[in-house]
Amino acid sequence: MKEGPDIARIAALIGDPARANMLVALMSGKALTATELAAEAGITAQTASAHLARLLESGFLSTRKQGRHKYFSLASAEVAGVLEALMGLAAGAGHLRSRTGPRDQALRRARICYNHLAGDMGVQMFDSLVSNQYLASGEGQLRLTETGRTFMAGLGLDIDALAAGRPALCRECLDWSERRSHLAGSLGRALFARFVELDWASVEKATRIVTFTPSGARQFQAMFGG
Amino acid sequence: MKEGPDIARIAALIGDPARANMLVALMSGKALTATELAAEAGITAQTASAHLARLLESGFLSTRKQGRHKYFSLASAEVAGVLEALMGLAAGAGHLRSRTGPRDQALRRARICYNHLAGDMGVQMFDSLVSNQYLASGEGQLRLTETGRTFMAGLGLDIDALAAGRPALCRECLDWSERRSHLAGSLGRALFARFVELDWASVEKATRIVTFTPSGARQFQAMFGG
DNA sequence: TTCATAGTTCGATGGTAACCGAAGCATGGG
DNA sequence: CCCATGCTTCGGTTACCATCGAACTATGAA
Repeated sequence: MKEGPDIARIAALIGDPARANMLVALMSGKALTATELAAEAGITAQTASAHLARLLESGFLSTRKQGRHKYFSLASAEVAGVLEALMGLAAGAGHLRSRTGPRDQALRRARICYNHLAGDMGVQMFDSLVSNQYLASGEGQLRLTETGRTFMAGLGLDIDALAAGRPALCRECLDWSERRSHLAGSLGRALFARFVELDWASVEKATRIVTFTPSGARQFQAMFGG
Repeated sequence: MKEGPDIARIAALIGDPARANMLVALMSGKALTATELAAEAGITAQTASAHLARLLESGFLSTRKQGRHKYFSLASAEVAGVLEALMGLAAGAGHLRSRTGPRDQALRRARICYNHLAGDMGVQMFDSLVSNQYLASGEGQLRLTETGRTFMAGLGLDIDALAAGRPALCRECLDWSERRSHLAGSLGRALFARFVELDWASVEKATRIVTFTPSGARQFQAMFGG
């Protein structure tokens, strides 16, 4: 018999180990890219792509495209609720899977994302810029305000030169460890480049981890802290 | 990749159309036999047996053996909750499956089960016998009390002759439409035979439906009603 | 432009599990 | 005892679907 209640379709979707791994990984609330999810599930990118397409079509996931990345996250609290309920059942009659815990503390704190600052400190900087009204987000678009322009000039950045380039000046970028936005775009890149230039921070090659010097961290906190 | 979170095992179990049909059928709270569940899922008895074994082993179902029947029901409210949650999701993005509705009103009201009375009226009679203390259930065993013996004698039944037979005198039998007990055993058979003898009721051949005559229904209500 | 990376599409392959026929137990009724 | 019925076990077949290699598109960086 082929036909069955819709519940079967839904459950079968969760029932595949690869897809289940992806969904569990997304339970943290973070948005993950297709490649990350593929790694999480231990499958190749092609296979992951097929799975993700099915999960999307069935309304389990929502996406947000960002540059060449495609961020996936759970579509609704209801989906998360079902997964939670299933985990409850699984816990009842079997060993619970931990799968929590930070993978790498340093990575979460500060890292390079393409070419701009991400992680804890990236988010902090972004929030600070917004709350000081240096950045304004209107109609989904991020914009540098007049006072923001002055602030950036004070840091030694030539905004006019930056704005001339093709890529957007300001862009929000979703942070996988914080699941919140940080600043991308040519401005984000220029800002981080300036930090390196000022010797506030340096990036460990091949690890994406950003290390701040003591004095650099101090000045960063003074500028973007609390 | 073979390994996956336990959630995958659980979900895959629900994800098979045949099993999902069985589980949905059990969502009504009724206990169903293996054969009934096979029919519900549209598969043969052998296949159903395999499915039910897996559901049992995983703690989804509980069973109750009764004569040559094996009644299955959902093991816990938690299982029902998960199914409910899944149905909620399915309803969100698809057409809801009705699958409710009484199959046959007359069958639910009164029918023959082996050779005794079942359905609404069977349950009603059983409850009445118990609340009048004609029947007493001690340590899972059903017993006819002294006053019960007198009552049955008044109806023209020879209890001693019945008790001599091999099958138990009194037995509870689970009712599929009501999911509650009614009276089986040789006493149950004799009682129903007496009803027929008194011309209170007759059984429609090949349908198992029991039809009460107007006066029969009246006297039945007087004896076991309220 | 050229190169690298993220993601997708296509086609072929393989392993798993649902399924049924046949036969084997167990129970109930005569 | 025998027969009928409910359920289970076993073996073989089939169909689906997850998986990957290879090739393609799109975006970003130099």
